[in-house]
Amino acid sequence: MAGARVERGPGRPRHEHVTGAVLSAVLELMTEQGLSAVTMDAVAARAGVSKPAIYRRWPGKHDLILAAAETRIGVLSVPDLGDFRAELRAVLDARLDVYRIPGTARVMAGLIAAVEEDGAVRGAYERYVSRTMGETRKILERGIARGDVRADVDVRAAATLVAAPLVYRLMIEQQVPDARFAADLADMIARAVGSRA
Amino acid sequence: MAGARVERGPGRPRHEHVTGAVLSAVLELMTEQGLSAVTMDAVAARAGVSKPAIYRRWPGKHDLILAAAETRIGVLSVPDLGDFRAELRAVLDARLDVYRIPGTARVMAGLIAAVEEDGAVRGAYERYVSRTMGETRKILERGIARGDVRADVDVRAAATLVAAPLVYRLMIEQQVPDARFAADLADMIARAVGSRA
DNA sequence: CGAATACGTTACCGAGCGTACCGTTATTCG
DNA sequence: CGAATAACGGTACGCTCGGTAACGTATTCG
Repeated sequence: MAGARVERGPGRPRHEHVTGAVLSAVLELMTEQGLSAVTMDAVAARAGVSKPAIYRRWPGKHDLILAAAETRIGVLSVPDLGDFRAELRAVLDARLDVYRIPGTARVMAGLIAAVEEDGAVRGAYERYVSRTMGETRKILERGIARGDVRADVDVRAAATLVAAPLVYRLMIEQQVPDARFAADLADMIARAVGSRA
Repeated sequence: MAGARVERGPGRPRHEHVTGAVLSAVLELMTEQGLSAVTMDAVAARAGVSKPAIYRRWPGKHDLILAAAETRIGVLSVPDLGDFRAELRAVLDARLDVYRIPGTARVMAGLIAAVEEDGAVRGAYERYVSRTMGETRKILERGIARGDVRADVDVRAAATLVAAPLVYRLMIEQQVPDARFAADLADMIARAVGSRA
């Protein structure tokens, strides 16, 4: 059964351009005109593609939105900087850059709504969240091993404490977080989980 | 212009029961069957009410969802307990009680989606958020005046740090927060903004 | 009583999701 | 080279849902 999908059988192969054009169209429509403008017909028209071509790639609208959101949040990787505080700033700044891209709030809102409405995309969504928080967990564990993070902190709780404020500011408070806020967070979180000053 | 709405003119008065029944129906449908089950026809049927009766009270579905969500988050009020740490726990525990009510994640997801889709409900939503975070700001300011919260913390940033993790755990991580998590948060946040131990 | 307004019922329109079918095109297998 | 397979664009359709219109009925104020 292995990676049998790679070797293709008979028949016309999929045009790779279609996939990219559709995902771009989704993000563009969301950013420019909001969630309600993201209709399947509008996406097809914007991408210069037929509607059936979309449905051959994704089973439904929710899956499409999830796929589009995934292109926004790449895998973040922070190298060992020898200092928890510095790595914390790196994580927060990297996230800040993503959240400051116009339309990100709408993309995430669409994602949440899609997941809440459609249990079928839950699995993929959970992997997405794990990947998002993975690097934060890593720097916390590295800090504990190094000794500049308190050994008694719950890593999962702390990871949520790190990830939550920027997202909350963006989605719930409906404001784009700025560098000052990220810096304040770094100060407070460092005191919250740091072992010493 | 005053409160002219109170004194009613001619005509049949609105049946008060309808408003409550509709809001309850919205919350029930969301909790039991998810966001997609909340159709105007389903709400009307569940409430034992006609669809036009709903539209006489709210201009559209988004406003209705906002109104339903508002019934969930009441005005939280924490008395002066003489200690920031104790007041922080009180706030977190109160929010925890609300978030543990089944269906709250769906209610909030619907709320976010509604706001993101419909700019008209933004104003009401912002008042809703302010009310939600107001008490947290108060206890922070009280703590600063009292001296057990650092004078150099940005109150708004700190309020976000307090409010965000529970919501993030519920909506983004898709898990109901528990008492242990709230306790861990209280520990970490107290270290983050407290002036001394 | 008459004006005004809420009520339920029914019907309807437009938009949107998802599918079916078509003829065409590209690729693999024999 | 020919047959089978499958993607492509285009079109049309069925269905559900949000929102409105048009009734007749009930209730309250003046």
